[in-house]
Amino acid sequence: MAETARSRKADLLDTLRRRVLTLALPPGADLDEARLSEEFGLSRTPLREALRELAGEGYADLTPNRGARVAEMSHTTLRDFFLAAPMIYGAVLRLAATHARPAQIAELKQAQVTFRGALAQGDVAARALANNRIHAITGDMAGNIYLRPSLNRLLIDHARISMTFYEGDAAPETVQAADQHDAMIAAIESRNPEAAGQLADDHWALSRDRIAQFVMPAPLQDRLGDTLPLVMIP
Amino acid sequence: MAETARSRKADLLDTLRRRVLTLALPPGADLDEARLSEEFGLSRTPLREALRELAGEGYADLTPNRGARVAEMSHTTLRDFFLAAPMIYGAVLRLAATHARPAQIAELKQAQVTFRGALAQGDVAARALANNRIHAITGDMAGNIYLRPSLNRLLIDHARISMTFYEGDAAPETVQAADQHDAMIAAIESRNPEAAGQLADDHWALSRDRIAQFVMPAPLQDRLGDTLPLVMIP
DNA sequence: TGAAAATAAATTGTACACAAATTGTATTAC
DNA sequence: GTAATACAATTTGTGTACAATTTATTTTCA
Repeated sequence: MAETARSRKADLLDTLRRRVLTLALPPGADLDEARLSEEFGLSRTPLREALRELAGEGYADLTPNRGARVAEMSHTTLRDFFLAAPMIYGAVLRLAATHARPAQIAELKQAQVTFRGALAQGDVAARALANNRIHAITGDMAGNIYLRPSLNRLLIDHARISMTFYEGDAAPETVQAADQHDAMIAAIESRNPEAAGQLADDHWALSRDRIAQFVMPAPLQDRLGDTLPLVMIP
Repeated sequence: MAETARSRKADLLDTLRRRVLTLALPPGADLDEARLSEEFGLSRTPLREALRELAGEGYADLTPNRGARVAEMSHTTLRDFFLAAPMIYGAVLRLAATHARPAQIAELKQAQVTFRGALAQGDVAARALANNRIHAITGDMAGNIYLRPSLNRLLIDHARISMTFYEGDAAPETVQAADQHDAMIAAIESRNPEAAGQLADDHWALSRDRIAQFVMPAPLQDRLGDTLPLVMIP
């Protein structure tokens, strides 16, 4: 298997996307051209092209004369996210239930198997990537080119938010999310747009409430150092 | 004023965007690296980077080993467009009415002056570009990074659809669209999200109905070659 | 000592040359 | 005459060298 420059470029794109989604490359991380070109065995010319493609997909931000950085997440990110996600995702799921093709439904079921596998193994990154894939497939099903760009941005930050707030636990809510996936797949397969749309709303309400508990914990009643676990918000 | 390579690159990006929006470069048009690099006095390296940026913004499509083309518009484009536009645009306008800053409102009014100017002069391309700018400013006002990518795609095809179907006439509907712009600006300035959202729906309903008349004309009752003018749909 | 200016190092941007792949044309076989 | 193959021309992709810009360091002067 000849390791052509072309395959190394594809590998670079895949790898960087995965690193961004799993926070191996955190928001704001510098994407140094020299380092990356050495790591992936590419000259800077194709590397710079790859960085521009990633920027176009929303994974990175470019600043003229100042290189590329992993797309930032600000203090308004969560608010913007939960404002847009139910709307975009509701529309996508309704359309998915209308237009899904059998081959796509099979892909979706396979991705859900992978998702539950990651869940069982407690592999947070694998879970986030599988979840990302599930939602991306529903985006394919919907088949509306105007919804796709925003959906893709939402999926990037959905993965990153998951990595931040759901770190390492297999709480009841996480299992509940997997059950919601199954319900979504069922709604799509039975061509029920209304049910699919409603499930999208439920899905985001669950996610939002769970994250709200992290962002706005109950104030500490006792002195620090007593018994309550302290949750760090990056 | 030194004409640096950097300024030529910026010029290239601006010019190509404008050509795509005004159909000077029609959907599917080949974006030849050699031709463009000669026309804009750039080597192929920065040119190829620019093409990737344009692809990321939705103006072009890249196919490996087969170069760049202007983003296509298929027979499903109109349907997808009018399905997504009211939703995205309604959300954007509601948010714009909530978050608009005075400086942005001033920009918006200025853009609307330009729009009416183009309307009066019968300059179709200038009208499409001014309309594009008006809607882009409302996108700025909304300030939600997750809605922006889809809005931008919609704006690209909004301009191209306008150029296709509204070619050269100053019909009553066009003036009505300008009046709707004024109403939108008023709703934003008075911080009335409900009114702004409603206006978005009206705006798209008007546009949709007008285009529907072109796409689905009344069938010809008489033999061809009689008196009815024939409308070409590209 | 501290701020400003000058200089050096590092990083980003562009140009050109060559390699790889695709497309078009001519040649050959049947 | 047609289909398949071989070859040539065009186009796309990558590597390297150099230019321009930014950032860090040193030097100078009050």
